[in-house]
Amino acid sequence: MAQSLSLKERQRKEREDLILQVTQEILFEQGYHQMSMDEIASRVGIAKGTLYLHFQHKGDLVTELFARRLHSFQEMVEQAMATPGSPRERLVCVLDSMLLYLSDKYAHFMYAYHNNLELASLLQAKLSQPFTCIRQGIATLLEEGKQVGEFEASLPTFVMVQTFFSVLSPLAYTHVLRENPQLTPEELSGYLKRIYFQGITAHR
Amino acid sequence: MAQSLSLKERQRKEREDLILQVTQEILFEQGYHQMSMDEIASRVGIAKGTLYLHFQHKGDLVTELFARRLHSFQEMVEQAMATPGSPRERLVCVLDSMLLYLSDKYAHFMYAYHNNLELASLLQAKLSQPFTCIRQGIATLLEEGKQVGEFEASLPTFVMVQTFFSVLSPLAYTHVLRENPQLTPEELSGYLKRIYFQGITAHR
Amino acid sequence: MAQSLSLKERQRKEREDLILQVTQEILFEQGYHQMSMDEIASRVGIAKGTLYLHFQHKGDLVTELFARRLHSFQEMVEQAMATPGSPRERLVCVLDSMLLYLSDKYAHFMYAYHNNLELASLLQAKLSQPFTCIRQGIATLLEEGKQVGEFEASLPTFVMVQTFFSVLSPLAYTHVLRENPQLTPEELSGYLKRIYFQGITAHR
Amino acid sequence: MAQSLSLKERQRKEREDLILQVTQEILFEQGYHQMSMDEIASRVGIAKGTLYLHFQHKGDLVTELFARRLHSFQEMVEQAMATPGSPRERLVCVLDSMLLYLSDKYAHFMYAYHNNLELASLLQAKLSQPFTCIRQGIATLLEEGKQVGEFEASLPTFVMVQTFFSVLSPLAYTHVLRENPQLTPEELSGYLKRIYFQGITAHR
DNA sequence: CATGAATGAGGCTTCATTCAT
DNA sequence: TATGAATGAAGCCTCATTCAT
Repeated sequence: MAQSLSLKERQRKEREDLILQVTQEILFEQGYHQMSMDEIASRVGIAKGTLYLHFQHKGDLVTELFARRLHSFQEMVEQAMATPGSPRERLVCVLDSMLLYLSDKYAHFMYAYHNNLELASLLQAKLSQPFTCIRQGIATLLEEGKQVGEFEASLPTFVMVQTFFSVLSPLAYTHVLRENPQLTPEELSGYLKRIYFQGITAHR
Repeated sequence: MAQSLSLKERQRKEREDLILQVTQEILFEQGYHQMSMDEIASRVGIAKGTLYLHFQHKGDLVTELFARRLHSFQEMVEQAMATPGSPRERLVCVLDSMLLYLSDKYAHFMYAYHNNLELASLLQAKLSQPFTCIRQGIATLLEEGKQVGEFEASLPTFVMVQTFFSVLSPLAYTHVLRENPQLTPEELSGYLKRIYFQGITAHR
Repeated sequence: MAQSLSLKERQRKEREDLILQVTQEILFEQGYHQMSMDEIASRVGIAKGTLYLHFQHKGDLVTELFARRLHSFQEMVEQAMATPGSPRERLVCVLDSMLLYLSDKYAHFMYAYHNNLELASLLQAKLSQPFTCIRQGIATLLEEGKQVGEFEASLPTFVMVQTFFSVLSPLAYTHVLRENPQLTPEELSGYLKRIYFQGITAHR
Repeated sequence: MAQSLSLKERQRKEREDLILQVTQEILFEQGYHQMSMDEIASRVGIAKGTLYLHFQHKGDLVTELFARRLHSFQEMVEQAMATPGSPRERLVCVLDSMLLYLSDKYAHFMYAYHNNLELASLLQAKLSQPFTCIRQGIATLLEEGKQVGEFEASLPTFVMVQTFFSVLSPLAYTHVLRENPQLTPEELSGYLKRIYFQGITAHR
C-alpha cells in the first residue's frame, strides 16, 4: 500500500519532470508566447486538461521550470564555492562547475532565460533570491582575492562580477561551441578562464 | 513632375522612419508579442491599414527596423576600424564606438534584440550578413594584433571575438549602468576595456 | 442478510441526503453554474466518482433536490389545508406554514429556485406536478371562500392564487427581512396577511 | 460628410441595439451562463470579434442591456409619479405605467432580471441607483397617502413598497397572462390594483 | 463499490490582417 | 492612397464526465 502510494508519487513526479522537460524544449525553440499549452500537452502525450492538474497556469509552468533549474544550479555553485584553496582557485572551481552545467542539456534553459525579456517579469520574483546569492558569493571571492593581492583592487567588484557572468554567458558559450564543433567544452573553458583571470589579475 | 514624385517619396520615407521609430520604442517598452499594430498606428497617428501599405506583416516591421539599425551600426564600426593606428588602438576605437552607440537612444533597440528569443527566427536571415561582416572585421584586427605580438597568439581568434562581444554585451552593459547609477558610461567602458585587453594581451 | 442490505440501504440514503444538503448549500451560496461537482464531493467528503453513483448528471442532483424539498413543502401545505375552520382560517394556516417554511433553513432552497433562470428548464418537468397540486388546493380554498361570501367573487381565482404566491414570494420575503433586521418574521407575516386578506375580502 | 458621419453613427447605434435585443432574447431563453458570445454573434449575423468592438466583455453586454432598459423604465415611472392628483391616483398611474411596460417586449428583460441570482453581482452597481430612486418615489407617495388618511398608517412603508412590487412582479404578471390567454393585460391590471389598493387602504 | 486522475469539448477574449469605401 | 470596421483563427483555462484500478 505504501509501496503503491510511493509508486503513484513517483509516476506523478516523473510526469511533471517530463512536462518541464518538454516545456524547456519548446521554450528554447519558440519562446514563451509562441509556446502553446496544446503543443506541450501533445508532445508530452497527455490531454490539455492534465497539464492543469500539475501547473495551474502557463506562467507557473515556466516559473517552476526555472525555479527548479536555478535551484540545482545554485547548489552546484555553492558546493564549488566551498572548495578549499585561494580565492582564485575557488573561483576557477565555480567557473568549471558553471561551464560544465552549461555544456549539458540545461544550456537550453539558460539560453532561453538570458534571451527573453518577456520572461523577466514572470520570473523575477522566484529567481531573484538564488541569483542574488550566487552573485554575492562571487563578489565575496573576488574581494578576498583583492585583499590578498590576487585581483586588481582598482576594479569595482560589481564590474568584475558582471564580467564574470558575461564571459561565460550561456548565449556566448553555446554559440561558440555550436559554431566550432571541433572545440571541446574543456578547451573553450580553458580559454575563457585565461582571458578572464588574466584580465582581472592585479598589476605587478 | 519628377520633383513631385521625389516629394512624395521623401514623405513616404519620413513616415516609414517614424513608424520604425515608434516600433522601436514600443518594442523596448513591451516586447514583440505585446506590441500591437493598433498601438503603433495610434502612436504614429495613422490608420492601421496604412501601416500595411508600408510593411506587409508585423514581423516585417521589426525585421526592417533591425536591418536599418544594424546597417548604421555596421557603418559606424567599419569607420572606426579604418582609423589609423595599431590593431589594439583600432580595436579600442571600435569598442568606444560600440559603447557610445549603446549609451545613446539606440541602446533600446539593442536591448530588445538581445532579450527576445521570439525575434531570433524573424531576424536571423536579415541580420546574419552585417553581423558576420562586423565579426570578420574584429577578427582581422585581432589577427593583425597577434602577428605584431600585441595579442596572445595561442587564443583562437573566434574565442577572442566572442569574448569581445560578451564583455560589452548590451545586456550586461545597460544592466550594470542601471544598477550602479553613480557609474558613468565612460568609467564602465574604461573598466571593461582594461579587463578585456589585459585578458587577451600576449604574455611577455 | 436482509438486515445487512437494509443497513446498506440506509447508509446509501443517508449519504444521498448529505449530498443533497451540501448541494443545497452551495447552490444558495454560488448559484448553479458556479457550483462544481468537485466542491460538492469535497464538502461531502467523498470522491467525485462516487457522486455519479448516486446522480448521473449535475442537473439530476439539483432536480432531485428540488423534487424532495417540494414534496415536503407540499405535504406541509396539504396538512395545513386540512385544518378545520373557515376557508379564510385555513388559508391563514397555509400561509403561516409557508412563511414558517421560508424562515427556516429551507428558505435557502426556495431562494435559489426563485433566482436562477438556468434552473428553470432543468426543473420544470419535475416540479410542475407538486406546484400544480398546491395551487389547486389554494384555488379550492379560495373558491370555497367566495361561496361563503368571505372573498370577493368578482376576482378570478387564478389571479387570487397568483397574488397569494406573489405577496409571499420568498424573494420578497427574505429580501425584506434582510434589509430590515429589526423586523421579526412574525411581524412581517402579520403585515403581509393583513394586506392580502383585506385585498381579497368581499365588499360589504 | 457630416451626413455620412451621422449615417455611420446611426448604423452603429442600430447594430448595438440589435445586439442588445438578441442578448435580451438569449438571456431570457437560456440564462446568463448558457448564453454564449458565439451564439449572440451568430444570431446577430456578425463575427464574434465584432461584438467586442461594441462591448468589451460578456458582462458589459448584459450590464449595458439592463442599464438601458432600467433607464427608460425609470423615466416612465417618474413621469407617472409627476401626474397631478391624490397619492392614490398617482400610484395608480405609476402602476399602470409599469404594467404597460411589462406587457410589451421588455417583459422578457424584467423576467430575466428577477430570476437570475448570477446577474445580481454583475448588475448591482449599475442598477442600484435607478431602483433606489423608484422605490424612494413609491415610498414618498405611500407616506403622503398615509398622512391624508388614504392608506393604512400602521403598515410599515417598506412593507407596502415591497408588496407593491411583489403584486406586479413581472414573473407573476407574465406568467398569469401566458397561462390565461383570454385575459387582457388591462383586466389583469384592474384586478391587481383592486387587490393591492384595497389591501393597503386605511380602516374606516 | 469507491476512487480520483485523465479527458476534451466548449467558452471568453485578443489581435494580425483584409477590404469596401 | 488612406481608412478603420470587420473578421476569425488561435490561445488559455474550466469542469462535467468517464474509467481503469
